Amino acid sequence: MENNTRMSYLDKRALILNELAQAKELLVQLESDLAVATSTNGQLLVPIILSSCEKSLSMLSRMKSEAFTEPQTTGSNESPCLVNDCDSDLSGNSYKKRKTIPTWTEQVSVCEHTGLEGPVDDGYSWRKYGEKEIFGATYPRSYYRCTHKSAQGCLAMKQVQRSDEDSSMFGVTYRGTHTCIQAAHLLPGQSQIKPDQQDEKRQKKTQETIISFATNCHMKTRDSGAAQVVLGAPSFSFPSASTPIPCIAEESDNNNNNFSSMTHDNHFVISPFSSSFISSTTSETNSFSPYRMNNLEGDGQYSTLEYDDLCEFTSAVTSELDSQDLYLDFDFLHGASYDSNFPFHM
DNA sequence: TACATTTGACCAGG
DNA sequence: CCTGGTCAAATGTA
Repeated sequence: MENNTRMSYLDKRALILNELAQAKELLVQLESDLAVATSTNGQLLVPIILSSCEKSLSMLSRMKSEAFTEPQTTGSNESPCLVNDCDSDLSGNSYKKRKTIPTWTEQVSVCEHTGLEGPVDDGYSWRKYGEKEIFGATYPRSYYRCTHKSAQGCLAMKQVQRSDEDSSMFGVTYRGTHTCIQAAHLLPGQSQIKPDQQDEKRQKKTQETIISFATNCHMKTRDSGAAQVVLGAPSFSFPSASTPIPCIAEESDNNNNNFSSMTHDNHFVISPFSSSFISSTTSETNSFSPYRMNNLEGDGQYSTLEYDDLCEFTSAVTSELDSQDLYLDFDFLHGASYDSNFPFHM
C-alpha cells in the first residue's frame, strides 16, 4: 500500500513536471506571438502565467523523492518517528519498529481562551489511544490516532500536551499523513454525525476558520518544516498535515516556494498545483474579501505566514469549500510592490 | 450495540 | 533502568 502511494506520488510528480514544462513552452511561444501582435491584455498576463509555471516547475523539481524514501526528522520533534512503513505491520506491533520508521511531522500550538477542554477540532476525527505522564512536564501527553486507522489504514497520529508555562496553550504534534477520506470530504456514513448535521458543522467550521484566521493569528515556521501556529481565536486550527494537496514540508526559506500569484487588486490567489491535485468540481473561485487580513498586526504583534503554513491553511479551506483557488484579500499590501518571490511575510 | 476513552502493562531505545 | 510510545482490556457514553 505504501509502495503504491509512493509510486503514485512520484508518477504524479513526473506527469505534472511534464505538463508544466509543456505549458511553459507553449506560453513562451504565445509570448513571442503576442509580441508581434498589438498590445492586449493577454500580453500582460503571459509573463505572470509564465512566472507561475516556472515557480511550479522549480518547486516540483525540489520535491525530492527522498520525502518518500528516507527517514526525516524535523528537529523540533523530540519524539521518535513512529509511522510509515508500518504497512507491513499494521496489525499492531508497529511500536516495535519505532526508530526505523520515517515520518512527516508538524507541530502546532493552539491557544484556547474559550474554556474548551482542549485544542479545537482540526477537522479530522481522532481516537485517543493513550495518555502518559511526561517527565518534567506538569500535564500528561495524550496520544491520538486517526479514527479510520482500522477501516482505511490511515496512519495519521497526533500528540496533545498542555503547555507548562501557559495552561491555556496546547502543543499539538501531528505525525503522519491522513490517507483516509474524512474531514474535508466526509462521506455520508463515515461519521457518526448525520449528513445534514455534517453540512451544518462543516459550513460553520469553514466560516469560523476564515474569520479566526483573518482576525487573530500569527504563525511562524520552526526548523525543518515544522510549523508553529499561535492562535488567539478559538475556532481555527490546521488539519493534520495531510490533505490530498501536497503541501510538502519543503524548507520555507526557498522563496520560490509558492504556488500563488498576486492579482492587480492585491488579491492573493493560492492555487496549490491547480487541478492536478485537487479534484475540483467547480471552476468558480471563492472570495474571502469580507474577512480582511489587514488587522493582523493591529495589536502590534508581528505576523509571519510562511509558505508551508499558508499552504496548510489553504488546503484546509479549499478542501472545505471544494474550491480550486482561494482568494485572500491583502489590502494592507496596497502600496507595497509585489515581489515575484513573495514569501508570505506579512 | 458500537464506538470512544481510560488506564495499567508492555516494549524499545537511550 | 528510565522514559516515552503503544497496546488492549475495562469502562463509559450515546
